[in-house]
Amino acid sequence: MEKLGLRERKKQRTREALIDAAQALFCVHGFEATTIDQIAESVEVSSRTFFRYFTSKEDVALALADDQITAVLEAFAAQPAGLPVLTAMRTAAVEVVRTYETDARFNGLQGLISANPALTAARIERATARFDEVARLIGARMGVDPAADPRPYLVASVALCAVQTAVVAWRAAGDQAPESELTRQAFDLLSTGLDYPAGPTVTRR
Amino acid sequence: MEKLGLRERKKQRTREALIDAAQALFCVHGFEATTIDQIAESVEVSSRTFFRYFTSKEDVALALADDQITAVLEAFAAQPAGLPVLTAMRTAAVEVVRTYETDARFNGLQGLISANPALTAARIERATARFDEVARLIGARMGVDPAADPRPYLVASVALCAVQTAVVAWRAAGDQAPESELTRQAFDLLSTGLDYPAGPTVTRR
DNA sequence: GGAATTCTGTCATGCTATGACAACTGTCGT
DNA sequence: ACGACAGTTGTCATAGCATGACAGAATTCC
Repeated sequence: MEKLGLRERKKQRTREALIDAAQALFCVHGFEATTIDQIAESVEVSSRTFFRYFTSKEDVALALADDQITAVLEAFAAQPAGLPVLTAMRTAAVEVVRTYETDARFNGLQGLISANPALTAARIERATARFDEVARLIGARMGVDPAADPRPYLVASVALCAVQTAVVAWRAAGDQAPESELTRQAFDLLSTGLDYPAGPTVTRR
Repeated sequence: MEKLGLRERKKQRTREALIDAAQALFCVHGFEATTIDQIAESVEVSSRTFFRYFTSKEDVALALADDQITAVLEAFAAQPAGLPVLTAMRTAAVEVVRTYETDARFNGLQGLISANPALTAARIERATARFDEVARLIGARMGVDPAADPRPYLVASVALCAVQTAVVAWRAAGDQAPESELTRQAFDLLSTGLDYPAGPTVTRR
């Protein structure tokens, strides 16, 4: 099983404690106004130790968001082969969002990121860092080489970047539908095409 | 005409000099390795003055990129009404890229941004900050209200993805195809749909 | 030319982030 | 148990980014 030593367990606990403390402080005082010292102090470690667990202040805020991206990619890889890529990606994304959307901590995080340009940028950066990985998965489904054909990359960026933006925009528009539903709608729009109004009649097979 | 006073002209020159010096230093030493002090010193102003012209180190690096975004939006607004939005956006983007792509300074900048995740994220963030503006233009073309309908935002973010993908593909491919051509291709892929392979047959009118 | 406005440099300060080194704590073999 | 070893932490030092305050210099306007 999981025969983690005392040392390893302690590290896990410190890490979790730092994340929790950071999120709590961020929610109360905001991201910018919260200092590393405050986070470290509230867990009773030195601020130097903080940087041994997280490379930056953004890092601790986005720790959970990273897990979510990983979950989506795993779900995507697990989709049956032969499915259209956007359909597979949509199913994966909706699946993951649905498991997270009742989590209070996740929702707080979501608001935090949306409210903070620095965090938004950092999340984009992290998603972008995974594009190669995503493009590989997508390329495999499409049967093309991502290094030679830009389409997998395009699909990846559209899926990761646009949907995120679309959901945020939807939120702002005041729609109260659950996020998983918004995600599904955004993907559907991508699949059916975007060239309004009166794009040329297109038939795909 | 432009009866700019001495003061105003001096400011313009200082600003330009800072941008030029920054770009030169960035290209030689890289973005991270270049300090504000070095930039300020090479223009012979105090580092404090630097921050009176630019809010951050990213800011000076992306000053030209901002102009480019503005140019695309102007070109988009100038497109004949009734054109499909993606077609209009594609034409605007291709137009602007074509005018810039022979500019050495622009190419250096492009490489700089592509090579730096932090800069890439910052540029996306700046583009995102303009989404309200873009959505208004797109919404007008689509005949919908961006405040109520998320589709203009979705189109805006997807268009950004296309440009981004074109840049990446262009950098990755060396100099095989001109960037304006890759931009055109990326937009065409969006128009014809992305759901590979074998998406459901869709007919739009 | 002189008053008012605007810009600049200097000084001071706070926060993020990293390197170096010593002290401490858990791990493992005996 | 004991002690050598590896991994973790705290302290100290340092560099860079970014901002506020204020005095002095430059420009503008009359």
